[in-house]
Amino acid sequence: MNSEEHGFTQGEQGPRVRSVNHRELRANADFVLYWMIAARRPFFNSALDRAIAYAGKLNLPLVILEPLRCDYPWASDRFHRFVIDGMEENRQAFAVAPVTYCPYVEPAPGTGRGLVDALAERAAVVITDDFPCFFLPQAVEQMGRRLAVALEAVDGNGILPMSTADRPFSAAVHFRRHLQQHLREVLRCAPSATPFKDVRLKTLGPLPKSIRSRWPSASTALLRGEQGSLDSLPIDHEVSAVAMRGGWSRARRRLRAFVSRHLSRYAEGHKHPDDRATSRLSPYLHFGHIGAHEVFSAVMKHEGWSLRKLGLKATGQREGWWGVGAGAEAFLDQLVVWRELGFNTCAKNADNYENFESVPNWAQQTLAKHLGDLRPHLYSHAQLERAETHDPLWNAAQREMLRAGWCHNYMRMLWGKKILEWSPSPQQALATMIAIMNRWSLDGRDPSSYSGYMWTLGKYDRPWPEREVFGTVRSMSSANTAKKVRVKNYLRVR
DNA sequence: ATCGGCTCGCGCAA
DNA sequence: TGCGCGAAGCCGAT
Repeated sequence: MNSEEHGFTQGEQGPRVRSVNHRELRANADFVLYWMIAARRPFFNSALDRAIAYAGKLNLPLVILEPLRCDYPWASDRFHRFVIDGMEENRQAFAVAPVTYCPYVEPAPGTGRGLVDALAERAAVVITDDFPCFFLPQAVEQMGRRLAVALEAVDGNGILPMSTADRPFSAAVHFRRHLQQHLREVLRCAPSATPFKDVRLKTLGPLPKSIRSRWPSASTALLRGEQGSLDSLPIDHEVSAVAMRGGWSRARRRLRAFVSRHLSRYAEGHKHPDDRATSRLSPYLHFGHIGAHEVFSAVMKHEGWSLRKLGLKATGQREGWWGVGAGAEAFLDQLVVWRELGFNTCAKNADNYENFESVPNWAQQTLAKHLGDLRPHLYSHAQLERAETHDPLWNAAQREMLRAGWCHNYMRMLWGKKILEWSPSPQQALATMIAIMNRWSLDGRDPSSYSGYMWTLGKYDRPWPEREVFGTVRSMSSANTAKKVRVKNYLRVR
């Protein structure tokens, strides 16, 4: 899976790199530091490439710190287990690379404080990941102000670097056209599939004892996922670990299975929850256990694609532009267009991407007009969270989220539309969606999840005939959904 | 089973 | 300035 095979050339990272604090590199430093906070993977990682390039140029060792706080919103056994699974697989990958890898799991709130600062004091430069959502933008800005050394954030999120667009997009078709105009050039700033190939770096060995004793690496028990190893952490134990396990090699296995078994029939199959034909890669993409370029590369290899197959006219057309089979066309629209539209939205609306005010005016107005409509079903946050409604199909989607930590894409739309219908106000519906999906779904707290919440409230969409409660916002019904898509087995899952 | 109409605003062609 | 068209819908007519 070599990215060059598909027309990528490497090393042109400019559009992905952002100086956070405009400070200088430190002379007489001991190493280069990669503060890995979003792209938690050892391959196809633009920030890692940047850090390796610095270490080579400065003739210094590379230290990779992968931390996990215990006090971020919705921290739970579920997310900890998944992230720590990833740490163990990263440990194995980095054990055979010329780097010092430090997985750190914070044992109590605040105990991790000062670790990045202490390492940065010895670093020539600090590289980190540029993720436009959740608490990460603020954490990176704060760190930039605090550090005396240069901090660079690298955007390894998608095929299209966020800096390529200077504005938000109100509809997928506009973003799709923009992507079609820029795809050829952005494929030149792709990350390496084999970042350590032909790279010789100085090595450091273990960190100084002063640092190791105050911030010891994650224990073997934690990394191996031993029973009870999360019990002492002050996180939400009610949200338990799930069958889906984290890490780059599990992500890669899932990718291979999806491409070989489901990709060719994805265009039709992805609609039907019973078919289980979707990739289920979103948790891995969210935590950075797999990169968009690796997924793209595997899909295109399967399709025998090359740059020559791309359409010539960037019209925003949904099908046929990539020049691959219908299944791959439909999947790429998800992976690249819809996923990266979400990153664009968060990046260009940093202040309000999680607020009701970011849905278009026509939708805000029509929902306001229907605030007084009779709502035959009103459920509390707790009833919804426990899947206790009168609607078996909706309950099934919510149960899937509780049990599997994930939910079928098509069902998420119905899930959100019904929460809008069953809530006293759209603002409260949004708050409920955020609270439930961010808490239970492994891929919550991601630009794509926020795009989904906002879509149910009318964002990226157009008006439809006026109805109770929804106004002219598009509605969905469980009865129609059950008629259109196969849900027989889905309903049986308890 | 299939089809048209519903409704707003954006971006492009003219 | 006008025109075409849009994440996955719903409803009623044929």
